[in-house]
Amino acid sequence: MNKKSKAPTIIDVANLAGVSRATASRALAGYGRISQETIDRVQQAATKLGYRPNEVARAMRAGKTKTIGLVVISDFTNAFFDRATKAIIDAAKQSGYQTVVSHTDENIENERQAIRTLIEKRVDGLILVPSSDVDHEHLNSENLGSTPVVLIDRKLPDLPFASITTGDYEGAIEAVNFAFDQGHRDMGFVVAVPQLVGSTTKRPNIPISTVEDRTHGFETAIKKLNINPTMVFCEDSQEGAEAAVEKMLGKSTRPTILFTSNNDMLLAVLRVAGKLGVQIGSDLSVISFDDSPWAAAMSPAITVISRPVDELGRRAVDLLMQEIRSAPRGESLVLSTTLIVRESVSKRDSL
Amino acid sequence: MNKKSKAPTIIDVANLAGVSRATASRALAGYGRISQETIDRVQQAATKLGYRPNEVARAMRAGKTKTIGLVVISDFTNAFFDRATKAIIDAAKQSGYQTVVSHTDENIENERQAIRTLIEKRVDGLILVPSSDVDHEHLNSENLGSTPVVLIDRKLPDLPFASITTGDYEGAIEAVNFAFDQGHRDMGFVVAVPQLVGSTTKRPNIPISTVEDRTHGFETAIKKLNINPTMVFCEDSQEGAEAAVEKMLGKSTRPTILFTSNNDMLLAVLRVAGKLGVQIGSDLSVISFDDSPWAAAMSPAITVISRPVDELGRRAVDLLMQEIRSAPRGESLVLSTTLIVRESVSKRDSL
DNA sequence: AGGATTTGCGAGAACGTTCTCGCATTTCTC
DNA sequence: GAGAAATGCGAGAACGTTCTCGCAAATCCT
Repeated sequence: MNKKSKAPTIIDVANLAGVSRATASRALAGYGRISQETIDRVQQAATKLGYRPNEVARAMRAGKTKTIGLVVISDFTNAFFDRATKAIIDAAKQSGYQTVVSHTDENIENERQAIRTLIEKRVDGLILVPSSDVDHEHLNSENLGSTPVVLIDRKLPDLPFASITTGDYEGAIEAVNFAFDQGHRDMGFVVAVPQLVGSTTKRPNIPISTVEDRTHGFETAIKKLNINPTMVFCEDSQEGAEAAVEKMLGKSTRPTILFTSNNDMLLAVLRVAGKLGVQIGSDLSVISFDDSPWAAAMSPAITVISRPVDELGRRAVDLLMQEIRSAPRGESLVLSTTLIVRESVSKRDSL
Repeated sequence: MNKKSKAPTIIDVANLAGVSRATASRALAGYGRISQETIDRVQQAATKLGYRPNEVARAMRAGKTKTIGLVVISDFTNAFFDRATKAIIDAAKQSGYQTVVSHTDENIENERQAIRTLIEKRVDGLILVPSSDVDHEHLNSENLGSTPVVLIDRKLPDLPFASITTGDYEGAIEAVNFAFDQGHRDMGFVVAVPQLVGSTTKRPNIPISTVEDRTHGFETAIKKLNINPTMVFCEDSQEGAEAAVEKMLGKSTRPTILFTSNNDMLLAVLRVAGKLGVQIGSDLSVISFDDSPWAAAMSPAITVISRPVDELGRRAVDLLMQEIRSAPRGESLVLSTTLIVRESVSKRDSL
């Protein structure tokens, strides 16, 4: 039949059906004034030719691509963004939108580049995990045009974008109080700080609101309980984390419980503990931010501060759809975390 | 300045620079005969207006969208497809392509729908994890037109598409032989079979080549060693897997080592073992398909049959680019697995 | 039955590019 | 310095849709 012939256009369909372009278009899209008879004829012609509407042409004509862009960091171990990505893609599809995904690897130049490309592709909206709280001159109307933007996971208070975040400040406080109630008085916090090299015990500036919130919540709760914490801020890598944790656990007076700012840090703690023969649970309690299937399956199962990732994704799409349809409102949403108590926190007699 | 004005087009740039559309286009794209002077003038006008080329129009004119579609199943616990997704998106970006992602949730109707939409969006190529080995009448030229397709992770021998898979058959054999060398004689295999409900010990038809390969490899190695395996085929869900595993481990004569067909099954085994007080390593050895960061961090660390996921993603894009550029060749690639020995397999004295 | 209304459809423009021509004008060649 | 060649640029078409208009034919109303 057809060897290398181009895909059939609506003109081919119209010709076969013996009508004009306009009529064929009406017949297929089902609008305007048209007789049932012609509709049937056109549809038959369309299926006969295997006609597929050209969405590019449609987008061009309509000025809408029915596509959104997702610019996200992607970390190895933490399923958080992967799951958010899935939730967003699926929710967008529900709303009739496709999703183009870009990864920044937490690099601001990649972020700039990704946004630029997506704007040129004329996505109808953008969901963005900003790489940095401070460096965001590229998020201006000059670069974005009038493309609606929804920020997730991290907030940029100076900018008028809609955003969805989680209540990590409160989540950290709840976790610390729980540990206190279980009798723990020596608490440690392992914090991964992007852009940091090596590790330090001195409180640095944290350029990511999520991590800052967690840290600040921890500090606040600790202060209120009037106990002395052990904190370490380390670079966001496997080696950096392990080195920092090893130093911490090697000391004679080590904390009885360790909080970790994300799953990478949790895994670092687990690896080091395994190496040092420290039993999680009995020897050292652990609470981590972000849940994951494996945290629940381990023995002992890890107690976590869980964040509603699926809901976050869905709500992000909802918000973006709102902004696409009507004027931007820059709404800001905070979803609560949940402390999921499992087995990794032992009860201690407080003396 | 501009309140709700549309994004500037090349005509605006041309007007501001005092040249024609064609000249402006030449100046910006840098082709054809044009003087340096006008190039400068046009570029200045472009930056002044904040001009961003409209890729939709460009795609329409060129007949190429510089976009590929990725249709992938997405499982909760298994990072495999998430990592493959990332590898593909990043590799595609390297080649100047953006990626639209769709999830099928292993549902054939979703797959059909996703492909249809992507074809209508006129993606230049498609990377696909087929939901089923048998049900693929929708993968014909009628539906695909001349869009190149690369299959990953699963092969469809009847179809002329390029494909990349991993040598899971050989991987399974290697793992079984390793277990035998460590002294294990009672081996079990927990296989997740899509579309199955409940569980069975009778060998079913497996509609996914990857899982079939793993199973077949296991069977072959076992047969050659002349030992009796314990196999259970169960539905691909948390509950189904746990029920099946619990029945298996509850028996008086339980295997000394368990192979699991994916990470979901591994987690099921871990959960049930934790519940039953069975110590992984000492009481029960374990080997799973697919590596993950947490498998390495556990105590004991899990021995796995690792698959080169990043390479798989990169090669898939390479292959697709080839097919996009020249005529389809339907090349078929198999990447080898690696047995990563960690601590979850104990040595046993074979009597 | 004759005007008013409705119905069905086609002509043409528009979306923003790029590319092919062809026409001036400049530069080269001897 | 005259013809040849090269250079710079603009006019217009094309990509595949959708939508607005307007026209003819069919139907309605009294």
